[in-house]
This record gives sequence, structure tokens and C-alpha cells, in this order.
Amino acid sequence: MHWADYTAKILRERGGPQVSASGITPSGEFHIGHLREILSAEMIHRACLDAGIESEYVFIVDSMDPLRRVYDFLSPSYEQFIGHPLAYIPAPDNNGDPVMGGSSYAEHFLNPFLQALEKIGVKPKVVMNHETYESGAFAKGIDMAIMNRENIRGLIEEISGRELEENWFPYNPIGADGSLDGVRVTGYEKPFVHWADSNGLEGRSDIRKAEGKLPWRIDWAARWIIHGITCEPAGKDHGSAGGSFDTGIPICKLLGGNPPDKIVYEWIQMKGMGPMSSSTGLTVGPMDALSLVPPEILRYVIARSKINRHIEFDTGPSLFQIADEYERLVSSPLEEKEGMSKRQAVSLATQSGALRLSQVSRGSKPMDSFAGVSFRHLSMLAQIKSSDKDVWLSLERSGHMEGEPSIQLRERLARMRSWIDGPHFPDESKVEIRVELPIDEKKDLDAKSVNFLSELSARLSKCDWDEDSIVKSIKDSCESSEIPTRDGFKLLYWVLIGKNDGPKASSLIYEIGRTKLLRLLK
RNA sequence: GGGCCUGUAGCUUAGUCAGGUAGAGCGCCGGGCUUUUAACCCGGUGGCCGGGGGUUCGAAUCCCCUCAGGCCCGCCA
Repeated sequence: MHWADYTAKILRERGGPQVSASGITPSGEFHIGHLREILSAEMIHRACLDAGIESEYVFIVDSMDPLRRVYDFLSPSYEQFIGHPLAYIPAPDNNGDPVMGGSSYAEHFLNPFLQALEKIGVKPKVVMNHETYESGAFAKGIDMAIMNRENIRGLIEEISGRELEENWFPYNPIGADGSLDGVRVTGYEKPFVHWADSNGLEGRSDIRKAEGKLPWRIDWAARWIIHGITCEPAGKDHGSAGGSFDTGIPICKLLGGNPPDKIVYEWIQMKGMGPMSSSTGLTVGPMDALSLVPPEILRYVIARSKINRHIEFDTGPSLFQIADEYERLVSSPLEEKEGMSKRQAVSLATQSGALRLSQVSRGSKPMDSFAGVSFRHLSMLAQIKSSDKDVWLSLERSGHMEGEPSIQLRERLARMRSWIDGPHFPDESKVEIRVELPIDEKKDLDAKSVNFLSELSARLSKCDWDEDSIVKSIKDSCESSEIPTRDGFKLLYWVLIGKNDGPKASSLIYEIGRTKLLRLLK
């Protein structure tokens, strides 16, 4: 059974309508890793719906979180905003300078991510956390947290093993300068928290407004209650012993709520590129990924892996493998058979679950996303055929396609071309035509081979330049130089691309062009 | 120091929660497609399930120990 379906089954036992949630701090550019946060919850939500359970999916944007430091992509002028909630500071321009009067920092990074989510069929109810504070929805939780201050302190200290400061307070007011940093609480008179900020200025915050926030561990527990969240998979950082999941659950109960069960997902890592980092420019954003692969395959990357396993995201060879796997599963799904072992049946259910959850629009048939051509094959055609029309002709001839190419296929070819032209395309999948044969390889050629190549050269210098004539020239050359056709092709591939096999020789030669080819054969 | 995850065929892995003859894909090898697309079709090769012990009629699966790799533990999520 797929992990999302399994979780839905557990949630059914909990009863009632389900609310799955994700939460992300928009502190910078979103990357592919954030997709797992989103899709882990969204797939569980879909699995609930598919199981006939009433369910909703909420994406909570931690817009009330403060700017922690001046990141590499920000100009030093952001120094003044450190400690300010991301919702209340200006967005940076391309130079990293703040643009006053435009969108907020939080919105600036969030919007492109939401567009990417739309493309992969994720339609969350978006909650800006600062708006929840502004609305006063947190007031009750804040009041209860303050009234239970010592209990909560005890829970956090005991479970996390961390010692909290003497003047620790379960509410962090915003100071006169707009920063959450260094503000000391001096008293509480419902609904006001009195404080003195780092500059010595005094003031009070109304807990019914966004004039302060709960510390993360309490904020999380409180929002579970506010939004009725029943399921929120969290990254492994929250899953550690004594992490925020372990404190959140009892704190939520203390505040009178029914917390979700602990579900932890593993990180996505970039293979062979070191850690994901916006500063080095090596990050792959959701939009970048979508310009390379179809959205259902991006979903499949997440859906095919168990939730507690690392995913090594790689825009190179393994993306081919995954994309081909998807294509293959769609075209020939496993079928239930008589005498199938329990294991095979389980595997079948898991696979079809992954396929089902990978669809961009829920409930659509995987077959509708089928483009009919493997990525590997298409990458080869895209490389040797410079015009799209020739690609369609070739696909028609090989029986991959009938009539006009589908929209899926057209889009797929367009993405393939941008992949091939971009920096992520794997070298081993590149078809590189040699300019000339290295000397030492020339020496290794025996007499028959040399004879074959010169025969071929002669024929190709005067035949018609179309694929049929080229094939005929190759076969005739094999015959007259008395080598098996198979060996002739092998040799030819070796000369052309340095490998024993390759794309259809005639297409390849046709694309290379007569002049360049004859120079190579000499 | 505390904790989590992973280790199954050359590679990617399913199966572990509910113990009952180890499945798949890729790769590789062979054959077919009589124009040889890295396509497509058929067949085959390949695993003392990291190691050791225990429980059991029976263990990849449960328990204990151990080795290896990855990761998390700052009011950062």
C-alpha cells in the first residue's frame, strides 16, 4: 500500500473531516526540497479524498517569522530589517536592495512558488500566518500559553533537554523598531503584553493583533488547533528526539487541542552538487525542474519514494531513469493475476498508488499523461533532428505515434530541447560527433575495416543525400568489403561517436552532412 | 552526548508496521524485428536480504548486539 493511502487509513480511524497542512518560511528562494514538504501533505490529502474521507489541504506560510540574518543574496541594507517579520519588510530587487512600497519580502518569494505549485496540480488553501495573528485567531492560544507559562516551560525543558532563560516568556512581542529581537516582557494584563525593547523603549502588544508572535514550538501547536489540523508531515529536523514534534504534541494537548500524529519525511538532496544552496547558484528551483520534466514526473519523483527515504534529486541520468520508469508503468501497468503472491500484490498496490498520486489533476487517468515515447529515445531524436517536424516524422515511422503529435508530446519535446541545451543534461546521454579519428585508433583498424571505410566514403560522396540512399551505401559497402553488416555498423558508430552503438546511423549521417562526414572518414 | 533513517542482484529498489518458497526495472548476454533508432518484442544470467546471536515448526521481516553510510538536535524551519 502506498504511504499516503496508509496514512489516510490511519486518519480514518481518527475520524471526522481531515485537514492536512504544510508550513514553510519564505526566507528566500524556494527549492526542490520544499516540494517534498508540500507534496507529502498534499498526497495524503488526496489519498483521503480518494478513500472517501472529507479532507482539506492548507499551506501555512510562516510570514510572521523574522528575518534571521542578511543572506548572501541580500544587500547589507537589509541589516535594518533583521528580526522583523517577513510579511512587514520590503522585497529585494535583483541587486538585493530593498524596494520600498512594493510587495513584501514574504510575497516576493512565495508567488513564483505558488505558480509552480499550480503547474503540478497543487491547489492549497494558502494561509499567511501573519494574517492569522492580525485576525486575532491566535489570541486565545497566546492567553492560554501565558497562563500555562510554567507548564510549557517545563515541557520544553524536559522534552528538548534545553534550558530556557530565567525571563523566558511564551510570547515574543514586537518592539518599537518593528523587531522581535531583544524584546523583554515586563508584564501581562490581558489582552496586553508589556515590554521593553533593546533600545530601552517600553510599550505594550495587543495579543489580538500581529504585535508579536508565539515562539515556534508553541506557534505550531496553537495553529494545529486554529486550523483543525489533523496531519502535518514535517521534515526530519522536527522529528529528532526532543524536536518540535515531540514538544508540539503535549503543548497542543495542554492548550486543549487534539494534535496530529507524528509523521516525518526525509530530505531531498542534490546528487553530486553538494548541499542545496542559493548562494552558490547550484540550487534547482521548482520552476527550473518544471522546464525540464513534465509536472507528473516531478510528482512521481516524490510519490515513488517512501516518505522516510532520502531522495537524491539529480537532473542527470537518474531523471532519465525515473521518467522512463513512469512512462513504462503507464503504458504497461502491472495487472492483478491469479496466484500472485502477497508481496507482489502489495507492490502492485504501491505502484498504482504512486502513479495515481502523480497525476496533475486528481482522478485523471495516468494513461492520459502518456506521451508514448521514452525520454531516452526522445533525447536522442531531439539531438540528431534539428527540426521538430523531422522528429514527428521519425516517431510516426517507428510507430510511436500516429497522426499529429499530442500536446503532451509537443511540450515534452520543447522541454527536452531546453534540457539538452541547458547545463543539467548528462554528458553520457549526449551524442557527440567526432571531428576526426584519433591517430592511435586509426592504427588499430585492420585492412578490411579500412577498405570498408574508404568504400563507404566513395559511395557517400556521390549518392543522393537521403536516409534510404545512405543506408544502401552502408550495406553495399559492407558487402563489397566482405564484412558482416553488424560489424560494419559497429565500426561506423565507433568512427562517428566513439561507441559501439548509437542512434540510427542513417539519420545520424544525414544530420552530420556530407562535407563534415567525408572529412571524418578520411 | 541524545536520536532518526538507510544497508536486499553490477545499478535503482519492492517486500519490514500485520513472520510462511526473495519480486521488479535498468544493465548485461542470447535471439527476433529480413533498412540495426539507445526504439520495440521474446528468452536468459544474476541475491548465503551488511555481519553475529536469539525467539520460532519457519525470520529480509520480531528481539539483542555489532559494522558501514547518511542525517537531525541554536526561539532556524
